Amino acid sequence: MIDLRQVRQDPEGARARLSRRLDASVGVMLDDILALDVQRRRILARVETLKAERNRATEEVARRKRAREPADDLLADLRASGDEVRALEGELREVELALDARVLEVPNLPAPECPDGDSSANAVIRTWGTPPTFAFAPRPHWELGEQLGILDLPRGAKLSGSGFPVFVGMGARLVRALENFMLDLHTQEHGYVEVSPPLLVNRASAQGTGQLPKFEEELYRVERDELYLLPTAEVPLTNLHRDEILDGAVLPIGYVASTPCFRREAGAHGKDTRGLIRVHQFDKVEIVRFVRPEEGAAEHARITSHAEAVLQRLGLPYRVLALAAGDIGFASACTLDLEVWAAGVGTWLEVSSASTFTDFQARRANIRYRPDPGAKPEFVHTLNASGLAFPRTIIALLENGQQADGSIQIPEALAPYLGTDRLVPRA
RNA sequence: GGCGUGGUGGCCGAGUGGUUUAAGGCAGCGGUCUUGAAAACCGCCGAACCGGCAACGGUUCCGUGAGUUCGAAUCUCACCCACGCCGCCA
Repeated sequence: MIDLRQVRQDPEGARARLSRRLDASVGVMLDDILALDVQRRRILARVETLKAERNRATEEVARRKRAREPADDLLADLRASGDEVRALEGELREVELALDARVLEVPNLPAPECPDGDSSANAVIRTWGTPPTFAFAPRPHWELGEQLGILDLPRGAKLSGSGFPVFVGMGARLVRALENFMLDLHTQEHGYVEVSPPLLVNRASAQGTGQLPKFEEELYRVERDELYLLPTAEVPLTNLHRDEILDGAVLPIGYVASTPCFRREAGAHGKDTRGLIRVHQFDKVEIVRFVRPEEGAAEHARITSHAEAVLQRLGLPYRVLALAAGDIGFASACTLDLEVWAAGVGTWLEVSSASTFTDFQARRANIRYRPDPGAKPEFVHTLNASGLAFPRTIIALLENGQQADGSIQIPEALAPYLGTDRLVPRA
């Protein structure tokens, strides 16, 4: 969440920075917050003064009791002031609840390096590799997948509904191969610690990373037990250190997890949802970093390079987009998207989003560190990136690797994991 | 699911209504001593919020939330979590 003190100190500065998100509602939020904050401090000052008086009188009562002197006159006064304190505390609680709820709705401040504008201002800052050319018309993955007998969308729909793909045979093995390949890369070469986290998380966790309260609609919810299915492993990985004070010497910390992700994708049906492009359940390898604030910018470049390494090893052409301030996610201060080229659908598909959240998630989840032994705790900076999301990686592998005979050439780096360098159509 | 026991600072742990501004220890920081280090000894040493330029002052916090009381770590209720036993179960 945003820093309330910073907002109070420089409301117009915060307003200007948030206005870059091009979201008209944040102005109203700030007005409400400033008003509630004034109200809160006014009540708080009165409560605390009353309590200070009461504490002094109470000590006097204790002294007299010990000395076996009468204290009835003081007790009568205290009874009255107790009622007043209780009433004021009730008022205070209401104001604080309203204030907290409002603060949780405010998105992060875009970073200076984040370009201005809406999504049309997203800028390609580099590209890697060359989209392959074909002597024939390249086909989309849903056709290839069916012909190869590795992807069964109709049966997925029968089991669960549209957007729940079934991978079969070498398709299922491809999922397993990608998981092992990516986990090995991040743990062995990038220094991440592998984690196998819970797939259901409580409300506090979903709030800590910023999924709640604003995006309740996007989450699958297990109402009976007040738990939510993960939309991304970012949630458990970041919340591992919720309400902790880390020793500064252990930073930076990096975690990697491969998990299923569940997204309701409310209202997203129709365009761009064909085949595996947008689904309700998919597997993803996620990397998360906890870093010192002064390392934030360098760490953003680092985590992005870790995600890029996956695409480079797979030989998949991609481009890096700097998202504009009007297009970055709720908790993000700056985001770089990696888009892989998919020859069959003839478009660039987002396979990773590398974000720095500055201290926004750390505030929400109360994740701090001690810069030096004995020093005051400060909020860490958190970052994450997909490394990578499987369905669109599979799309690119199938569509870019397709041959005239309908077989698929598998990249050298992945072949040992898959047990073959070629997928062939069913007879 | 049932019954029982417990939850205290970065960590361990004492504390059952009023000198608790939470004992003591460990870790950490500073110092004495030492060529240096260790040991020993001495001192400091939790977090959040409010006011203040600051020095400083004030309030709150003993799993969470309500309640009793002039006053709650301490008493009552509910909930959460951990552990143990029983039941059920992959």
